[in-house]
Amino acid sequence: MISIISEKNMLPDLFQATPTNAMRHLSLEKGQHLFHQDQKTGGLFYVEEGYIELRRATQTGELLLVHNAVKGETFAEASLFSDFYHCDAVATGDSTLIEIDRKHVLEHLQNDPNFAIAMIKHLARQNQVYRSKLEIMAIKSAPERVFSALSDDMLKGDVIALAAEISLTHEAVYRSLRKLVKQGRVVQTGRGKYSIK
Amino acid sequence: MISIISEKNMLPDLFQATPTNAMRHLSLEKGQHLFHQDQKTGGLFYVEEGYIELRRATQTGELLLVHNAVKGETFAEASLFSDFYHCDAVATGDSTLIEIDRKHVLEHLQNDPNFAIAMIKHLARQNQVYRSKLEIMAIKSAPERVFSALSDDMLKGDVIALAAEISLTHEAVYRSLRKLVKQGRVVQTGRGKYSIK
DNA sequence: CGTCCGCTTGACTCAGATCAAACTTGGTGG
DNA sequence: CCACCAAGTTTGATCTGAGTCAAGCGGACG
Repeated sequence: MISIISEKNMLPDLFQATPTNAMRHLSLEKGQHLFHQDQKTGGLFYVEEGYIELRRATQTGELLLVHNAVKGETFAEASLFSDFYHCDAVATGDSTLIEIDRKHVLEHLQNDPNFAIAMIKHLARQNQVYRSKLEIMAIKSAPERVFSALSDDMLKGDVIALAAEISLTHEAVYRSLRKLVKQGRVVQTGRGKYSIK
Repeated sequence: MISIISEKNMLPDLFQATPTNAMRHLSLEKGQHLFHQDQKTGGLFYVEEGYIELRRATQTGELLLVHNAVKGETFAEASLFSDFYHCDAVATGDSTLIEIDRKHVLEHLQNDPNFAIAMIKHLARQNQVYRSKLEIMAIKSAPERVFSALSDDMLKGDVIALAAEISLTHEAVYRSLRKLVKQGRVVQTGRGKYSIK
């Protein structure tokens, strides 16, 4: 794989201007907890590298996966409005994060409308993406699901990564792609590379 | 089913104080368009009643379902930051909506930090819900998916409605429920009523 | 040059969709 | 008040398509 541009710090625009004293770099090894349910909230997080699973305990104590945050994502935004985390956060791989201080963010939101608006924009876009993904996940037929995912430009990396994202096996995805190509709705532009018509 | 409290206007808190001249009531019959892709943006919407499908045209002209907004939801928040809608919106059933004026919202966001913060809270919660639903949709086993949905308190109405929401047939959901009851992880509290342990 | 990993395809299995039907409940109208 | 109807709830039988297991291929990289 060719490393494209300087990966750098891809913290979303809206946090670029955050003063250093309101941010904290964190490294977690696989298995380490970032925070626990009912622990006092400290901030929201940006995933530089790795995977953080958010899990909530049900009444009966079973653990329920609430979210799996991956590289490039922010999470725990809702914790801004809560004094305690409502789920556990655990690194499922070695991870590096940036924590952005809760109090700082809340004050900044109060004092700088443009920051607030940037955050709204950020969240509204996230929302769109999630809604879109949900509709894709609601499609039962593997080929149609794959087609929709392609139309949504979700094949950026491996086919295997795509398969994981749309919750199909990679075999099912390959077969779907072959079928779509045969139908003429998709063209193969290279080994493991496909695009819509 | 007992009609609980006065249903009234359940517009989310954050829009309760919106002046009347910045809101507009709309009625759409099944099949009518609310807006078209590339049309100038007018505002965001709240669904009082009915269903609004958001559809985006792919390069090849196929229509892609982007979202299906239902009673009680707001949608097109992202259109605040865009001069043109990026998808079509069509009523798939007789619907009534409230449109909230875009310019008004943008100004209000600039002038009232608490309004902006309320909106961030609203969107952050939405986000949580979507992330949660995505994880539920990623579960392949029907019984486990149903169990997670129950744990997430998604069985508020019919079993049929739940089935639609988690993208299973109602038969599969009934069978899953039976299995979960037999396993002792779920108890049946009435006809079509179930709860966790 | 060999190993690793992603890609690709085949054979088989099984879980969930589909089709079908009985039953329960609530509401409606004669 | 009762017959009837509509909609949700259950359960059974069958079918199909995605999962699973297995194996060969091709490129990248040391």
